[in-house]
Amino acid sequence: MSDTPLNSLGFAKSPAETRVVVAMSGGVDSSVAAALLHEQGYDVVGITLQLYDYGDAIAKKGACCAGKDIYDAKRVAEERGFPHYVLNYESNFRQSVIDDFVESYLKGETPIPCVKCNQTVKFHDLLQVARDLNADCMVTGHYVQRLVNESGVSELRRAVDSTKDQSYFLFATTQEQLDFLRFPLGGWTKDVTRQHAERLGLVNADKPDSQDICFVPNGDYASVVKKIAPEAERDGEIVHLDGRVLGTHKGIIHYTVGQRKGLGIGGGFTENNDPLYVVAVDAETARVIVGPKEALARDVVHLRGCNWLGGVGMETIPVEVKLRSMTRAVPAYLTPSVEGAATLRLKDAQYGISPGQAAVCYLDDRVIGGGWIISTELETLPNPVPEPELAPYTKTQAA
RNA sequence: UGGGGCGUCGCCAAGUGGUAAGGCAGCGGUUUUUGGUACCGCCAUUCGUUGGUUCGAAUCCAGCCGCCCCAG
Repeated sequence: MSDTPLNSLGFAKSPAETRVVVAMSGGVDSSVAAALLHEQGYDVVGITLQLYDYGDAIAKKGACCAGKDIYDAKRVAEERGFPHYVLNYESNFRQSVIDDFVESYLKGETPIPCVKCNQTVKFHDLLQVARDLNADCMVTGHYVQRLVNESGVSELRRAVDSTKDQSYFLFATTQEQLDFLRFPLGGWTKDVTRQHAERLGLVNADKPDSQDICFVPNGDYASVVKKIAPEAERDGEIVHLDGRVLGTHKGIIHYTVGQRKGLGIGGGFTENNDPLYVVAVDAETARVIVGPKEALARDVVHLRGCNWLGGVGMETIPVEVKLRSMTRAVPAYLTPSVEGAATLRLKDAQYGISPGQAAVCYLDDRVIGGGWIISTELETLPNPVPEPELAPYTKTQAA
């Protein structure tokens, strides 16, 4: 071990000798990360990626990387006095994120472009740029923690602020990428970040948090899909699980498993006029299958494209799993398989698990990886027949 | 065109003399770096229509219109 104490980013040298590439989206979070490290004396280089044509999205508020955001990032760097570059990654983004997004919807799935973007453009392409610039590490404004354990292995952990935790979106991060990454905001709550932004006088200190898909204007993702794949207009039947055709829809890309709104089906189709939910989307026949909420219950989830961090082997282990970004993790048994596949058996059935989404596994606060949901099943009966009333001691000891 | 039944918000539906429940759908909002979920709010001065009875009618009566069922 070196005599030189580690600096705040974990390097045994002074901040001034530590080059840090900060991925700046133009939002408050990454801006604070960059400005703060620069304030601490690090050799900060800010980089913002131009990811798509801003023609359509230019007026969009609160977006992740719109034209205004590039400008904001540049302003922050100029005012704080560190270098900043804008790189055109439109074609990478188009290939790695948008095309995949469209393809996924055409297959009847529900994609998560943010994960793909982290997985490919940000933590692959941009990270390589950082290495080429001889950076010691790359920093992002994600609310997630990276800790180095006793064995010297970097672990990905949930953010301290559970309401801002973004670890779900980073499950595909590889160990190698994680070794090179730093997330200075992971230990903070959002208001701490805002306070720093105020103190540092950042132009975007009051900017609203980003939401929605960055390359989709006005939340209308369907028109983006249709623009690229006109065949997505194909309409089809809305069919109840019991076989009745209840209506027609204007394209399967508008629906995701678990969805209730947007079916436009009125009352009179069910016993108590209970709402109907999308139970399945069949891309082949362009059918949307609907049923009551109970029909959404699933307790087995099949994954592929898994990425494991932290020594997940082939044996079944108990984990907690997030099947959606904003829901709490639920207990499950994880059984990894060959070729990046895995199966999750949930302790309690969950509702509205959609193919195309991610299942992210945790051991306490540590992200041990996850995979893409390809299918689900219900093994346990949703309403098990209650056991007959027996006297407490009638059960004999099994031999 | 003999008998019977029905017609209340886009849909389902309560209300049978006292001044229009509820659900579904829809819309708006909250939440949210995916989609969705959930939660909150809004959503019939009017009950097929015309006239009558009544202090008062969606509720009673009559005509008309429409739909359904049985018979033919």
